[in-house]
Amino acid sequence: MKRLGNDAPVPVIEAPATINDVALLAEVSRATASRVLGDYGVVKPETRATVLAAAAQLGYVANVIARSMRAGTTQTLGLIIAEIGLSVFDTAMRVVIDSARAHGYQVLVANTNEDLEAERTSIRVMLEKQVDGLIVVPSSVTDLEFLSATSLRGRPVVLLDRTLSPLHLQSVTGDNRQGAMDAVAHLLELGHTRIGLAVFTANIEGSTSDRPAGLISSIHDRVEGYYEAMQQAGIEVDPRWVHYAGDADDSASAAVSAILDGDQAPTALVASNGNMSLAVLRVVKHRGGVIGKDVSLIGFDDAPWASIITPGLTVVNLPVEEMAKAAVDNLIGQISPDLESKGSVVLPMNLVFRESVADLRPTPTLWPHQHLPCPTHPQE
Amino acid sequence: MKRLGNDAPVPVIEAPATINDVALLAEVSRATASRVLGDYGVVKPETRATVLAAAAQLGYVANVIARSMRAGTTQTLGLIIAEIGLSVFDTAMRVVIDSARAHGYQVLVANTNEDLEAERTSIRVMLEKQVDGLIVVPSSVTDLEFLSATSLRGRPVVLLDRTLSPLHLQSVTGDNRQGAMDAVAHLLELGHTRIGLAVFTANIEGSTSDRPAGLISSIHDRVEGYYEAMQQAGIEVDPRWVHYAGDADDSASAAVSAILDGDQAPTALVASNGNMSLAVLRVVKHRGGVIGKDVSLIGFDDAPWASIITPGLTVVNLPVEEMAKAAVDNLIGQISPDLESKGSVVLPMNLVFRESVADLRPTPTLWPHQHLPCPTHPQE
DNA sequence: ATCCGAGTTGAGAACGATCTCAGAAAATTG
DNA sequence: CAATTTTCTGAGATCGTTCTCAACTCGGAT
Repeated sequence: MKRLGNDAPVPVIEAPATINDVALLAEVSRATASRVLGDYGVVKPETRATVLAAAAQLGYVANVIARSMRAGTTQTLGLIIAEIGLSVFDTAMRVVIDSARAHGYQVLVANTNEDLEAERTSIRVMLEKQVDGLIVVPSSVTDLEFLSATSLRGRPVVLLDRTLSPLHLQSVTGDNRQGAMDAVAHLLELGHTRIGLAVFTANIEGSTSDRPAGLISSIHDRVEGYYEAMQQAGIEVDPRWVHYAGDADDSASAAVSAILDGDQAPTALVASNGNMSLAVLRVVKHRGGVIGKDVSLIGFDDAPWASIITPGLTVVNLPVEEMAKAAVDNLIGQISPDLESKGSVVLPMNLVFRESVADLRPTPTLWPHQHLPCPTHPQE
Repeated sequence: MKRLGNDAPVPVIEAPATINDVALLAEVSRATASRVLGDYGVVKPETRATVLAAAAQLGYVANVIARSMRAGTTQTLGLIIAEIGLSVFDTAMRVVIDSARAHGYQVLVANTNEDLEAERTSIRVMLEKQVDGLIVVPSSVTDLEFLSATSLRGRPVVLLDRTLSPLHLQSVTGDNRQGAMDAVAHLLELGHTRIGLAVFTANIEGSTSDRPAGLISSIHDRVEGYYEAMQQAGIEVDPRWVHYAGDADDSASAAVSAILDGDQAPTALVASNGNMSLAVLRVVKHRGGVIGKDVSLIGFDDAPWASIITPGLTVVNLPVEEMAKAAVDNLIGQISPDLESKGSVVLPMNLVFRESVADLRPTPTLWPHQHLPCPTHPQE
């Protein structure tokens, strides 16, 4: 059966103009048009004007895909986020996108929902799409081969917020261990000795006091910091003070309840991250207790809501914006080696003092004036 | 000066394998290798095996850029967000990314920070990068020519959360007008008559009671809904009850203060969006008042913090996830016309009742038991 | 032996830009 | 006016795929 060539209705939308169309209209060669449009080489001013006019008339938009193929660079970065919706990662995303843009790069974003398989395929797709570099918030501790294969393909990678220990990839993280130690130290100074730790970690089902394998590095370091600070203070940690919870919604609550239920229950809690802070707030509210009085709480990550709730939540603040910016700088540094990359970075964290920690010290002069700045860590 | 060809150290990282390398190693033609790798046409099983082995040995990763150039499609969508960090848009982003992925598309994200120029260049860059379609949260009401030019280039666009009136582009929005009317109706039913409106809008400097030009459509519709509901109730709006504030941090607070200061100050406020809700909470807290008692408040957008603060914030809930999903479906529908697109969508909003609204009705039987479900709008 | 169709494969032209190299035109010099 | 330099421009290869054709190799049927 023969296809008739000219009875089909002519599509109204003509194909977008290529540089060839521009050249044709301007009556010059493709090369000259390219010189004008790409702004390199030398062209006679009048020719340039003709070409520009033609381009404008046709509404020419460069096909960067074609340019990328020739140039071997796409001016695109890949950003692989473990969980969009967590305030930390949302701001990280914003900063990455904005500062990539400042460097002339666009950002391809993928969300893995802490799922290893999704992470794998996302990385693969991004490599196929020829991103110039990759910023990854790795969802797991076990994705080693894949990311190393990646790195071997010559495409630079920067790990954000979490590292993968046996791999020597570039990474930008916060000093989680120190942050946790500071939190515990602050609680100790205010007279708390029974200090609990509620840990939120993806991929386990219920609530347990057994430390699960494969904690992501940030959480892992916080747990380590907690134990180290307690040990330095000479306090033996009652196993019932530490609980781990996973994805399921009530498992976090169960963990908090489990910590709070014992006869020698902690007077203060450290929550491993924003999700867990919320769980503590919910449980304590539900039990009729008052944060900052009956139970003290220090969380991680200064989410927007931390300052507006009553009482304000004392938190270990992650320098998210600095981290994201450092990650982009590091990556761009690896891509264009004129500015040499500064290598992996560990940024300090700082406590933000609010009203969620009670002062249990025997001198009652300051207590219960909890709205005064913390005497041991005066705010600037 | 002549460049010596072979005294430079051989780079350790060999160029990534192309399909040509695979073909060479497998001793077949490029075409056959492509047939195997692209999984089309017919190839003898043994040949297929040889090619696959060669590809595996070389660690071949397809160059999708090259494929895109030939195919004319990039399997990439552009997402242009007015303000990353606003909880609405963060969730929208997550849903867009996830459901695009489910359709086999990646997402290129740009952030405009409500800046028109940034929006323009982002759109241009994305078109240059040959995205197959664009989802835009337009930052302004005046970007008409550009987006229409876009649409004329044959690339489909869907507006998200906000429309641009004179343009007949596809859009997915919430029914902001109805949402505002519901909020006012709820306040009226609980006995409030002096109801204020605090509006947050980008790009104006101070606080004013004059309605600024060029409100984005969502805010515009909320304002309209407020006035309409008040008029239907036969209440004349005191101009002092309505204030507009812009970017500057204290301008929002100033607006709230201005509304609350008069002798006939409102007993209840409607806040135009999440940012303004926060401002109201701050100001009222600072004045020593109590939300839900001294001042009632209904906000827009059920942000994560709305439910954890005390009292819980009654809000008009935007169906963000549905909106984002609808936007992607619409866009994909426009791209591949086998499933015809359903056209623009306006999704209903619903009130979420919490404790931030006082019951002022003369029958004191239910009041002040504010934790009971609202009698006029019982929750399911 | 010749022919045929089915099963496989390869040569080569796209896609849209960039860039090298050499040749044409213009300007400068002897 | 010829020779030479300086501008300026165009032909064509190239990037890594996909895909259309044509061609080639079989076995089996005539």
